[in-house]
Amino acid sequence: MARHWLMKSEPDAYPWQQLVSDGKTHWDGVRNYQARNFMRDEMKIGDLVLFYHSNCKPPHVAGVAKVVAEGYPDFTAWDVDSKYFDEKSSIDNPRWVMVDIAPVKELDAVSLPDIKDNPLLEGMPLIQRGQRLSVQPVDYEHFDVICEMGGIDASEI
DNA sequence: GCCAACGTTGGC
DNA sequence: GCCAACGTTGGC
Repeated sequence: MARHWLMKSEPDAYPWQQLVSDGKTHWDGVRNYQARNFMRDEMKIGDLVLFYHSNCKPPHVAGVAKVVAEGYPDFTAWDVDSKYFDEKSSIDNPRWVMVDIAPVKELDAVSLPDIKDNPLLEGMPLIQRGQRLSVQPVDYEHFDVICEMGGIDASEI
């Protein structure tokens, strides 16, 4: 069985509905090594992803997506006009990585307070103090619980 | 807007 | 290799 993940996006930057209308997107702009390593080394085609909206009220999981292309160089790092430009990343030696994801199923918003209140989700990295990783693994059990809270049965995905 | 937590940078 | 300064994340 594939691994499961959670990826954060600010609704102002790239909301779930944008992913739905785009059909798929490249997950650019990750500039954290730990998050990059997950994308580069561990995310596989077909892995399911909880699409999380951060920096909004309330923060929430908005839907389930899946990986449709495995790690490849984040070309925005080479674009001097991009806010993600990084002069230390070269075409010969790319520093940053992205994956492509596509929407699978929308959820009824599962809010951060509800996630924190659910004892079944105890220990989830998302709710650990100081957790800031924008790409993080999710246990199967936690994934299933989030789906159920969002009104869908994970086994039907 | 505040600020705690964390990551990165760069001088030494 | 240490650590102070600084920048970013992201909940509140």
